[in-house]
Amino acid sequence: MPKQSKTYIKILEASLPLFAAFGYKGVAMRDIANTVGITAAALYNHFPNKEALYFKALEYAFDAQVAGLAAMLASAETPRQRLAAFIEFWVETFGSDVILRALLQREMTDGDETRLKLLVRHVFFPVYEEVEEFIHSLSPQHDPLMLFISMAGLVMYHFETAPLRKFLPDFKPSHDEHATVINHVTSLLIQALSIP
Amino acid sequence: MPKQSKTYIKILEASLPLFAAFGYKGVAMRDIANTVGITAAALYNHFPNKEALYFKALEYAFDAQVAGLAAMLASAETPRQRLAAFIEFWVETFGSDVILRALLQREMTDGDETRLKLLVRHVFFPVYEEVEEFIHSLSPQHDPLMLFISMAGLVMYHFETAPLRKFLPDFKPSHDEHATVINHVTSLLIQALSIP
DNA sequence: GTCTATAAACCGATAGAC
DNA sequence: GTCTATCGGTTTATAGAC
Repeated sequence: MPKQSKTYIKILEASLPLFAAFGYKGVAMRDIANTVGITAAALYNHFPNKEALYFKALEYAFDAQVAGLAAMLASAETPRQRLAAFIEFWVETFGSDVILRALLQREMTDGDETRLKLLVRHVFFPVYEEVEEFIHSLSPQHDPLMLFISMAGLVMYHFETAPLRKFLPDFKPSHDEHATVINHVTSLLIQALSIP
Repeated sequence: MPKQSKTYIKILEASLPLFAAFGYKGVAMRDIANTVGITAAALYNHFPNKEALYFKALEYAFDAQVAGLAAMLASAETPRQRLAAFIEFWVETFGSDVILRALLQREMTDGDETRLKLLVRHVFFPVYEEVEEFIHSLSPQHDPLMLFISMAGLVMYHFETAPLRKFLPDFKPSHDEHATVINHVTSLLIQALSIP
């Protein structure tokens, strides 16, 4: 059971779109094997069982997904620019990667403790750590964690409701564009937090 | 295949907590049957197959869940009171019913067109219809649908992140209380929309 | 309407040859 | 490290007696 062979990575990368689209129980080991181009039995030379494969795939997907944030925040000078940079980062990161977003959503509804901790360690904590000080500085009167969740939800819910929004009145195709979300959320927060 | 017998309803009500907790593929017909107190074969006298059972269960769960909103909005006099009433309704409706919330979340990640339309028809559209005018009146400069999604996400993400929030710094148990969410979100929106 | 029995398909995982 | 073959278990769904 090697840890970093070529096929090992190929298996992870092949399984991620499947798990994102159909969920853990919705994907058979045969499906992953077929996508890679091997048989299901061969998978067990790389992973002891399905659950371990899934966990390693999640780890692989969530890893180093937050790399750009620190630089983006550092290059911003005013509080308003830092806020805009943060929102833009959040929208671009999760808006452009449907697989990452689907996995995130599935894990959040599933509620497995071990995998939730993975989610926190790889996604939420690194981001929160980066913006905590900044959040507190621009709005000391708000609870920092609650404000962080509010900012995240403000962005994420536009993506989560994207598949059903088109059935609602007043829908416009521009609602799906990143720039629209960024502008809407940023202007809302600038007002809400009275940022000069 | 009768449509409204006693056991028909019992089956729906027994299946909902299971589907909410384990998802469609995570629940076997045997599981539902055992909870009701019959055998799996007997289920097929009430539903043609598993998928139909699931759809009828969803319909049953989402039905008439929005009844109280109109009255709450009508009893509020000032815009600020109406906003508070709306947020309170949203928090109480989805905060007190874990099953409804889980089903909603699962359907939003799953993305099946037919069931998404059910979600819109039973939940999002009735609520949006009720608040659309009110939203537009208190903030004409914002896109009404985007603002609606923002308000919904502002509330819902506090629930969606509840299972993982406790692993983040600055967490306090009070973050899980309805009153905390209501106050936080309402005050944020009052500022954001410059409501007198 | 519910039961027992069972069909038919699918699933995760293993054994053993190469 | 991958293959073929297969085991044991579970699943949806049906047939037929009561």
